[in-house]
Amino acid sequence: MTRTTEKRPVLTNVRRGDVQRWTRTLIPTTREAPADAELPSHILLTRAGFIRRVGAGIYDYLPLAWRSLTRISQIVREEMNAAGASEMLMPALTPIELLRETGRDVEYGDLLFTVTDRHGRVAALGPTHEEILTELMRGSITSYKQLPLNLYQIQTKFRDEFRPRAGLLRCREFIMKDAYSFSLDIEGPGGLNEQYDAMYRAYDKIFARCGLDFTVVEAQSGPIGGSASHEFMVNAPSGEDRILRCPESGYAANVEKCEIGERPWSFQGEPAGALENVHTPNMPGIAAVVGALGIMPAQMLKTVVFEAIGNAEGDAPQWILAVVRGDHDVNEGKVRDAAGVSIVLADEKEAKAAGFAIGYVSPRVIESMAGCLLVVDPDAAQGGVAWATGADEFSYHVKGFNWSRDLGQKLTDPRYVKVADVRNARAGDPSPRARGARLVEQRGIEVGHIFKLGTKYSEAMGFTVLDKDQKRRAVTMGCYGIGISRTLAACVEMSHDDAGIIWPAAVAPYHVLITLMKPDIAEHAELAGRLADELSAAGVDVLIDDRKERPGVKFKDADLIGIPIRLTIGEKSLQAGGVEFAIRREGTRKGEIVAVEAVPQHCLDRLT
RNA sequence: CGGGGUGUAGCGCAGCUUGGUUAGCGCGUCUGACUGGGGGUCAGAAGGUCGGAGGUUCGAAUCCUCUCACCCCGACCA
Repeated sequence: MTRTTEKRPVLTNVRRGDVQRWTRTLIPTTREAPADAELPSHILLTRAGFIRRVGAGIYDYLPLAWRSLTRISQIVREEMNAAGASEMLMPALTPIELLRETGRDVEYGDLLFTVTDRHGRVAALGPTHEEILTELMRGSITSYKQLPLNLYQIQTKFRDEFRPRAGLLRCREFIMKDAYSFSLDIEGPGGLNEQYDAMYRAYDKIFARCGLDFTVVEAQSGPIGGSASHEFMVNAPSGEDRILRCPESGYAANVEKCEIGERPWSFQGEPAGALENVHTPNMPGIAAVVGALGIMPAQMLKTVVFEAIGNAEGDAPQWILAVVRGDHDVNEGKVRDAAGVSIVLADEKEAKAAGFAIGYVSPRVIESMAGCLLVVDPDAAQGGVAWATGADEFSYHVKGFNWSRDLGQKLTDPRYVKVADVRNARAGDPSPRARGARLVEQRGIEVGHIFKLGTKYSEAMGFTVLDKDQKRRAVTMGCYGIGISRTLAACVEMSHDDAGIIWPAAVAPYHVLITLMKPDIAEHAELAGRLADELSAAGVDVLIDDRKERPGVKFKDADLIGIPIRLTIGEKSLQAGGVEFAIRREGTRKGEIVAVEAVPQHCLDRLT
C-alpha cells in the first residue's frame, strides 16, 4: 500500500496558520475568579482559562497560555539569533558542587530548591545557569580566537520564593530566557560592551514587538561599575518595582540605583530656639513622635545605625550612622558608597549593647561614642532648621536641634562627618542629568535584566583562555535574562479592560476568533471553515467558537479571552450581507458588516 | 522568618460562637422543554471521607491537641 503525503516546501516564508475549534480544545472560562487573585493579570488569565494554580507559585499553562508563551519565545528567539546568539538547552538539575565553586549555594540560600537522589547526592533545581554554562565553556574553549560567544536557552527556572504572589508575576517555577556572553576584553570589537549593547538593542526590539509599553532603567551596577546593568520595565501601575524618570534628559533608574541631582546644603544657621528634651515613651518611630510633638516628618532627623563589616582595622569607623530627613528613606547602597566600606544594618541587640539608644539615636551620639562616621543627606544637612530628633536616651526626643551649635568640632572634620546622597530618590527630587528638571515616579514590572558580570564566574571556576601574548586570562562574561511567563502576565497588566484581556496581536494565542451564532446550521459552519482555511493559508491563526452556547455566553467569553479580531457569523450578519467584523481593542460591542469575499484581506489589513 | 487569616461539591460561599434529623445556597455540570445577537426561563438529576490524624462525647463540620496546605501584610528578592 502506498501512502501519499502532502508535500510542503522545506523553505517557506509564509507559515501556515493553525485552525482550532473551541469544542476540541480546553478553554475553561469562569465567571468568578479565585478569591486570592487580586491583580488583573492573575484574575483575567485564570478566568479566561489560560492558567490554573496547582500550588503556591506553581501554575499550569493551558493551551491558550502556551500558545502565547510560544509566541513570546519565538520573538525572543528571532531577535536573539539576529543578534548573533545561539540557542541551546541546559539541564534543570545542577549538581550542588558546581554552585559551591562560586559560593552561590550559600549566596542563594533558601531561594534554592534542592533535591537529593537515591545515592544521597544533592542537586539544585536551576535558578539560573552561570555555573553549568561556564563549566561547559571551560572544557570547550581554550583560545581567544573562539570568542566572542553568546549562548542562551529558554527554560523553566526554579526559585523557592519566600512569598510567591501575584499569579504569574512572582512564581516559584517560571519560564525564563537566560543568555550568557563570553568575551576576552571589555572594550573593542567582540568585547563585553559590544555584546552588552547588542543585547540592549535586541531587548528593545523584543519588547516593542510584544506590543509592550516599557521603560529601560539603570539598575544597581555590577562589579565593573558605571551603568553596567539595565532593567526593562513594563509600565504598569500594579508593578512591584518603583522607578524614577527625568522627563527632560530621559534618565531613568530604579529606586535602589537612582541618583539625585545637586541639592544645596549648609550646617551654618542661627539656632531658632533652645534645645529642649521631650518625654516620648514607646515612640521609636517617626510617625508616633510626629503625632506627639505636633510637627511634620520633614522637620525630623532620622539616624539609622549600620555596622561596618570586613577589615575594620586601625581607626576605621565601626559604626556608620546615616542621617536623613524624617520623611525620607535611607538607601543602604548609597550609604555604603559614601562610607567606602561594606556595611550591614546594625543588629538591634548589638547596637544597644554598644550604647546606642536604638529608636532614639541622634547625630549628637558621635560626641559621646567613638568609632562613628556620620553620613548626612544634603536635605538633612540644613543649619537653618530647628530639627526634632532623638535624645540618645530611651523614651526622650529633643526639639530645636541646630547642627553647628549642638555638634562640636567633629562637624567640620571629614573623618567624622560626610555629606552625601544617602537616601532613596522620590518624585519631585532634582534630576541628576538635567538642571532644573524634577524626577517623576512610576511603577513597573521587571521583564528583562541585562548586566555585565565581568570575571566573577570565570575566575571562580577557572575558565581562562590564552590571548595573543600567550597570557592566560579569565574570560569576561555578561548575563541577560527575560522572564517569558512574566512577560505574558505583563501584557495583560498593561492591556485589558473590565470585560477581559486585550492581546497585542503579536502575542495573542489566536489572531482571529470566528464566533458561530448557530453552529448547527451547516452553511454557517462551512463558511467558518472556509474563512478559517483562507486565513490559515495567509499565516493567520484561527479559533472557531463552535460551542452550542447562548450568544451572551459566547460574546462574554470572546471579550474575556481577548483575541484581536472577532468574526461573527449568524443569520443577522448574513442577511446584512456578510460577517460581522469587530476589533477587541476598540471595545466589546458590535462590529461592522464585511462582505464574505473581503473578510480575509480585511483581517490581514487590520492585523499589521 | 515575624504578624494576621482560611481550609465545607469543579468555582464562590453559608453553617461552627451555643455539638443533636438526610450538611445547605449561588454559579457551573447532566437530562428534557421553551428560548435564540450580550452569561435566558422552567422542571428534574448527579456531585461531599466538611484538609488530615488523634482526642472529648451517647453523638463532632461545630469543642480540644497535633499536623498539612493555602492566602494576606511585613521583612527579603538576578
